[in-house]
Amino acid sequence: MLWTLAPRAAITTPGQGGPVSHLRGKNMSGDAQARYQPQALEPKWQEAWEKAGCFTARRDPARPKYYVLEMFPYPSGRIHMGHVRNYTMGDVVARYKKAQGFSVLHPMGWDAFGMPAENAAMQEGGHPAEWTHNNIAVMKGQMKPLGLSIDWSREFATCDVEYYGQQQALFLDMLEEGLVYRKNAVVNWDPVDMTVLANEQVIDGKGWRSGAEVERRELTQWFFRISDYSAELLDALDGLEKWPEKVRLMQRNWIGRSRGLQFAFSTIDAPEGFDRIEVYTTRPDTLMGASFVAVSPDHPLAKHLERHDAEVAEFVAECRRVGTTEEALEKAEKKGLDTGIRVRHPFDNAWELPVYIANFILMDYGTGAIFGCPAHDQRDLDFARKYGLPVIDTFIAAEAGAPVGNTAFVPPKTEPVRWTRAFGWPEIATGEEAVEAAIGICESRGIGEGVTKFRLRDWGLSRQRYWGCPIPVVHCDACGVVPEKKENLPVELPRDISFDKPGNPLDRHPTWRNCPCPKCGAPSLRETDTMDTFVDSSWYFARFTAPRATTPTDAAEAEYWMNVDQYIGGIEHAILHLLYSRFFARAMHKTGHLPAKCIEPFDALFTQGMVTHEIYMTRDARGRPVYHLPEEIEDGKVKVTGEAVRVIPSAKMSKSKKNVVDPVNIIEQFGADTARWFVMSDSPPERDVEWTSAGAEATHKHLARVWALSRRIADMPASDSGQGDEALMRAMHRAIDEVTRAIEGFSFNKAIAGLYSFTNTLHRAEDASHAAMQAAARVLAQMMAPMVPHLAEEIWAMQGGEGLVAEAPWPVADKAMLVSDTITLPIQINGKRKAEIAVAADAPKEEVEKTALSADAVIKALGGKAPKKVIVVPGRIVNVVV
RNA sequence: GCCCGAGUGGCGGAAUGGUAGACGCAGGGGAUUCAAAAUCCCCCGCUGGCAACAGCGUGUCGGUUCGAGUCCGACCUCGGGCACCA
Repeated sequence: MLWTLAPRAAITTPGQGGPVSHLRGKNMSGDAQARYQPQALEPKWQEAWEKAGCFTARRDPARPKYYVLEMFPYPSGRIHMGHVRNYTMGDVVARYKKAQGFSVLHPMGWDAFGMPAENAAMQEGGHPAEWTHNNIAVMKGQMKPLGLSIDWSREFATCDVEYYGQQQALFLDMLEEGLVYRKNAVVNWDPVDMTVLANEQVIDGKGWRSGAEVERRELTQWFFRISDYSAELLDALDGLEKWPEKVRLMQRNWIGRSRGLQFAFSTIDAPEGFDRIEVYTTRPDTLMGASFVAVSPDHPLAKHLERHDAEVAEFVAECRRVGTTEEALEKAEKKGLDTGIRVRHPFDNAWELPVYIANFILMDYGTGAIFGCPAHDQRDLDFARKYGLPVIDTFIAAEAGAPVGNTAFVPPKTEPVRWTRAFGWPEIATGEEAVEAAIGICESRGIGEGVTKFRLRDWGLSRQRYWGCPIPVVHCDACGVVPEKKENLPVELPRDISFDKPGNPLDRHPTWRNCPCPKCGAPSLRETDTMDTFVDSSWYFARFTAPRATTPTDAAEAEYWMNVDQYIGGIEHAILHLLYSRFFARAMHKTGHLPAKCIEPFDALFTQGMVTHEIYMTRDARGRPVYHLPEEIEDGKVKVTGEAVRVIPSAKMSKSKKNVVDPVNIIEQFGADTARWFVMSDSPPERDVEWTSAGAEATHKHLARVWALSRRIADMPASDSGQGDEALMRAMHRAIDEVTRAIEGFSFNKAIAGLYSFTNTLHRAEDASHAAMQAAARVLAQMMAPMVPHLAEEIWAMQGGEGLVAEAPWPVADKAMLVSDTITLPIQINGKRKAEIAVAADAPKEEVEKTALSADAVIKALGGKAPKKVIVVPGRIVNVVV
């Protein structure tokens, strides 16, 4: 009856480590053998792994490779629970794949350029480099105790000159291949600080520091020709089968392929050079419902009129105050200004339409000009009602269609409708059919042509900031824009700068800017723009395969390690980071830096949820909210003042709301394994997980229980009773099957549920022999190892496991142990469960039906009548319809 | 505004179109203890009922189906993204 012995009885057995103090609950000074002490055992095993070199990635032609990567962190200062969750997920995959026999690459680095370092330098003095390096040191120190299976020998930061120098080499190669060019683009300009602002630095149309009204201003900027790859990036999404469908859909919509008609209206009373206005429309079928033409405030016509007409100048200036984000434009009140210019309808010379400048027309999309058909576009309808323009129906609902009132009639393009103003297709046709017909008819009449356009714009990479990778070009009076010579790379950021004035310190650096022209040698000026930090993160995954190479990549290393087999990160990167990386991989292939197989660099993608926490709020004397850290709260009150707090439901952890839990505190209190287990256990990984102190404590208790169970098993006397062995082994194989499948399916919460169940089974195992218990405990250690590697090592060692569990192969379930002879089937009557029957697993349908019909509840429900229908789903259910 | 998700007990969640609530937390009861902590055992969707049991129940409304948390349509709420936050 060993299994019923309380752990206390087992561990107080003479010779087994002596009695535990029962008087002091959390006393850590007791015998090292007697209780679970993560603070002692975690560093011990981390040292053992390090000594054994377990996690150093090695090219091993004899083994398949596996590259697992978590999106690298921005060195903000401290790690948070989101990091813990992200890196634990990657670690589970890495350790599991290693156990499966793969040669694993699991690197870590730092996305180290970016605005916060400059902001810190401005606010607190110091240098962005110093701030960044300090943060990296602190965060690395916080990550190390987590026991992640990372190959730290490959670590780098994107602000290392060894990294960004190679990025400059890539840039030059891309420039040579025609993948980079310059053009004008609008930025947010703060007229007081005389500086360019990021979108997040613009609050309600004003600069975040100066408070000045932000203006849109045009600057000449560098662009990557990502739009050349629109079609390919779109079509290749179909091949990314191991990506979440939602991410592929978001990218598809972002790239936005559309089929439409491009044609020109001829103008009346327009300034010279504007005798035609080119428009693009995806609804040429509604051309007979056109009632106005609208151009963007950034359209050449608007710019021309602006110079000659005060009213236009004022309107355009107003439009430019709206900001640069699409969101701001879409949310702004739709406004237009009649230019007085008229155009002729292409089908009817006598039909004239007014030309407006409208704030909702984007210059970046299509031609920057549209025609409006109010009957079939809500925004056009609102516009038409506002400015008294005609509303002309071109089609109505096929059945009982009525003319448009205040709601535009916009059915799906696949729905058949009744055409009242068709020009060459049947009266009943779908939008799709009508669009294709309209394009064909217009082409044959010489009015424009059918074109495919994309929403995706070229990627502007210029940033007017210091803390980024310098763009390696030189501006020469004689030669123009000249690329720096490769042998002059890296173009290193100067250290002697200051942030005492707003703007980019590189612009006013006394010596750095001056350099000889790489072509003619004449005194010239360096480009002072640096690169968007998305550039840094668009190829770091490739650099990890050869982080010290003197070229951007190493062919042999890239050939072996690429692609990333599993990429893990936040859903917030679903579009930009992932799309830019996909483009960069293609560009790196074109410039000879990656093999062809790498153009889709991430084989599988997993997007994990956030870690959330309740927010605790009180109000100050003036009624302003005051937030409190979780550790300041006890029983719904602020510990110090006793004031009751308002508990706001779970939200993403953020410093300003103070709903943060510092992983360092959790590790100190409970150990890394508790933090790791908890973030993996409670929620499915793609969903948000709420951190609760109760959950963390419960996790710690559970791990201590497992430890004590292992201790008890290790101390069991050998016995020859083995009556319970078969049942235990069956449970063990079921657990192996369940846990393995859960990990394969990224359902770590279910893997942990399986581990709980198996632990309970092991705990209650009756009549099992010592040998079987030990075998089961060893398998438990193996299965726990990806989540709680330190505790797993300890159990493995206790149970006489050979070597390190980190090096042990993954257990394999014996299929024969998974099947049972009889199964229980639920019986439904009219779809509601009413009874259960036990049948042989391989019983034929007829026999199952017979057994089901003889069940008491069924006989009662039938009341002597024959069932209307009996549905037997073998192995699942029986439904009797009465 | 546009694009993409998510909504299941007091809580986190589980469920190839087939027994809704696995596993865990919190809570309740009991054992052990001088007592507490810790540990162990049992109960635990809601309503009615002493009980057997019955009815209801997966954001809302409607539909498909022998059978819907799951599929379809409309809506509500919350979250992510919207090109210079990373």
